[in-house]
Formats: sequence, C-alpha cells, structure tokens
Amino acid sequence: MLKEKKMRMTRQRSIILEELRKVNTHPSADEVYEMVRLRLPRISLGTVYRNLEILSELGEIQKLQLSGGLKRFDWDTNKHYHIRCVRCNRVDDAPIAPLNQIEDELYEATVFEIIGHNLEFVGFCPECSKKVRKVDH
Amino acid sequence: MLKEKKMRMTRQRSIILEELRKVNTHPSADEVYEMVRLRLPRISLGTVYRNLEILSELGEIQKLQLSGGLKRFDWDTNKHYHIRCVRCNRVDDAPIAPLNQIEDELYEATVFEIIGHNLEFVGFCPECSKKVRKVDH
DNA sequence: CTACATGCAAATGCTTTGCAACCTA
DNA sequence: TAGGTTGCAAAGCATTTGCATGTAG
Repeated sequence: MLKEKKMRMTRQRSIILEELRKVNTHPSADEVYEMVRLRLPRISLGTVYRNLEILSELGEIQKLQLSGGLKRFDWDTNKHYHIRCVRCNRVDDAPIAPLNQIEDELYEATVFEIIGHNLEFVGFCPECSKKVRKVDH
Repeated sequence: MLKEKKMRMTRQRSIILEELRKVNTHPSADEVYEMVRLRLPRISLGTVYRNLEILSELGEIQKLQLSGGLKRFDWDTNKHYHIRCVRCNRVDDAPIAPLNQIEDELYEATVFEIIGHNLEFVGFCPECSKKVRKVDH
C-alpha cells in the first residue's frame, strides 16, 4: 500500500500510527505531537501534520473536520458519528447506527452529486455538565 | 432586543444584516465584507467579524461551522441542514426535514447531555461535477 | 455626555511550505 | 544512490484583540 504510492515507512510515521491507535480520544495534530514526542523527542510538529495528512489519504486513519475548529484524527476508519462537548471540545464516538438511507432522500431533491454526510451531536460532557450547573446557581 | 443587551444599531450593523438577508448563499465573513464594502467602502474586516458574532449571539442570524474550514453565516435561523461542495466549498440548504427524534436515540446510550446536532451532506455541485468528469477522461 | 462601536494594525492560533540535510528501499 | 522524508523556521490564512477616535441614544 505504501509501495504503490512510492512512500516509505519511516520511524516517525509508524510511531504516529501506533500512538494514535492506542487512544480512544480523537486527538488534534498538536495532541498527537505531544503523545509522539514522549517517544521521539526531536520530532517536529510539521512532520506530525504531514504524516497525519498522508495516513488519512492512504485510508489508514480518518481525518475529522468537526465544527469545533481544529482537525482531529481517528484510528477507526469505519463510518461513525461523534459527540462534541461545546465547552471543552472533548469528542466521543456517538453510539448510534449510521443512517445508510439518508442520502437517498436527497437524490431527487438536490442538484448536488452527494458523496457522503457527517452527523455531529453537540452537548456537555459529564465534567462540563457539572461545572455549568454550578455556575447557574 | 438590542436595548436589553445595551447594544446599538449602528449603520454598519444594520447594513451587514440587510446584505446578508439578500442572499441565499451562506457567505463567510470575508464574503460579507466584500458585499458590505460596496455600500460602506470604509468599513473594516474586524467590524464585520465583530458584528456577525454579535448578531448570531442575539439570534438574528445563524453561525454555521461546517467541516469546510471557515465559518459561514445564514440569515435563516430555523433549524435546517446543508450540502457542501468538496471542490469549491459552495454551500446550499439541504432539502430534507429536520430529524427531530434523533437526539432521543442517544439519550440512554451516552453520558453526554445532548443539546443539538448538525447534519452536513458533502458532494459535488453541478459546476464542479462537470469539471471533475472531464478530468477523469 | 457616556460608553458602546469603529477603523486600523498588530497579534494570535492552527496549518502549510521552502529548504538543506538525512535516511529508507 | 535516488528521491521520499525530516527538522527547522518562515509564511499563510482566518480570526481576534488593543487602542485611540467616533457616534448612537
């Protein structure tokens, strides 16, 4: 797979992939950088950005562009949805089955050629939910 | 509504609102700036950003944070979904009814306190669809 | 008049890129 | 050893912010 695209498996690239596969959070590039830096202290942030981009193009990982602002990365390449905390931006997987038929509903109704969809839930994670209630009183 | 929050209706603020309500595209801050500049040549981009933010906090307009990157603004404050062209980033409304029950499905299954959801379709607009087909052949 | 709003420019935050040195296949 | 990859730093782009001046109420 790497060979087809004339790409190499460097130490940096494989460790980025390994570290990402260890976690269930959906880290941003900077968070991946902090994780990888513990094993490769001299790696640069630019290398992390480049590799996350390449790995998602190869289909090894998934790039998430949720509404929170920064891009996040997910080792799980299966179609699934997410929940984002509006306060701390923590992102979890949403425990709900993919809406496989929903794109069909648009087929007749739009001039666009649909190729996919993203569904994102927003709310408060347990920690932030507590804190927000305190402030209200 | 402005009074409650000790806010003023300036010439800049009202023209930004007027111009946004004229269009069915979902312009970015910079696009709003270009529209408004035709009527107020000396307005600054910072003022446009500040007012779009304030107007969306007041509920006069809706701020869209789709996966495309930059924020977009919509005069239609009703709940509705969007389709984005992955090639040119054009954003249209998606002709599909809101999924009013979908948040209930998560109620038991997640530790998050859900407050909303966003559904975004992605695909090719008619113009980009043509161009992409040409390149393929 | 008062204090919210503006124009301008500088600063910020995330991400990308140019380049010489480096290392994988 | 060829050319993809790295570290470093600078650049890019959208957005925010500090401040003196302007103006709505």
